[in-house]
Amino acid sequence: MHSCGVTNTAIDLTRAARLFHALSDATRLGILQMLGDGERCVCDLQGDLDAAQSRLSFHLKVLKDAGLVTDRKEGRWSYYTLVPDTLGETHDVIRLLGTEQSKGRRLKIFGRCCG
Amino acid sequence: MHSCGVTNTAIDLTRAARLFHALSDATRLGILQMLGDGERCVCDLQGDLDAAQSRLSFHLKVLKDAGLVTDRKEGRWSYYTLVPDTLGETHDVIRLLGTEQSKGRRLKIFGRCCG
DNA sequence: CGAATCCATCAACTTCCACTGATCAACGAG
DNA sequence: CTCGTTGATCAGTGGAAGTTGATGGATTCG
Repeated sequence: MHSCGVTNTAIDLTRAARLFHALSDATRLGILQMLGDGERCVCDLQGDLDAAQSRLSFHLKVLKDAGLVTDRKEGRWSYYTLVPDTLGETHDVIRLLGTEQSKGRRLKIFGRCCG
Repeated sequence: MHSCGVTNTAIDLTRAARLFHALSDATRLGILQMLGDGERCVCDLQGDLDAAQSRLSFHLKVLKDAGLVTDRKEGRWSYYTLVPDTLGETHDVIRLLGTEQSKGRRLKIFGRCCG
């Protein structure tokens, strides 16, 4: 399924890093928090987050590329929604990092592991 | 307690963003994963992650500044350890983001909220 | 149709990150 | 004391990321 040479149980650190990067901005976290209340159009977010339109559009794209939100067009509006699965995935990564779990699950991307 | 004007129950998005930034790099995630097995000195990490010394030192500092790891000196070695509480904090942020929880918990940093 | 609204995208600019190579301090061994 | 090792820090560099303002497409309304 996956294209990289990572074992099933290992965390895909590259993928995880991309997810965390999408979360590493207060504006984007603010967007996600608002979406926690349900679907929102960009103009709603604009008002509530007090952010310029192009700025918001930029951050929404980052979130969408990371798979954290999806959008839906209706008339001239774009409605954005959370993708719970991706948040769940992120959740899992942290849980795995925290516990003494990684024995025998080294990944390949760093070469020298699993030795 | 906190210096900012955020309510108790609200997520501190600025703080959260800083945490996620520290997690947004594959090398740093690799470090955390290794530390999941227990304390490590820098030279161990160097070998296992195949990273230059100054590069590793840089990333360890990022993790330390974020409160995700602590270090301890012994002789010429520096040993790094996970800080489970901080990982737990991160964990909580994601859980709060994912659920329909944020009602009435808007934060101040965006001005127009809580209105 | 023409005007207004919603939003994505673009160019230009600035700021921030990560990496490299070098230096330096601290410590231990011979 | 001298040398090798560990690891922090610094300066320089290239590239990525974020912001702003402007443009343009799509849609709706008068």
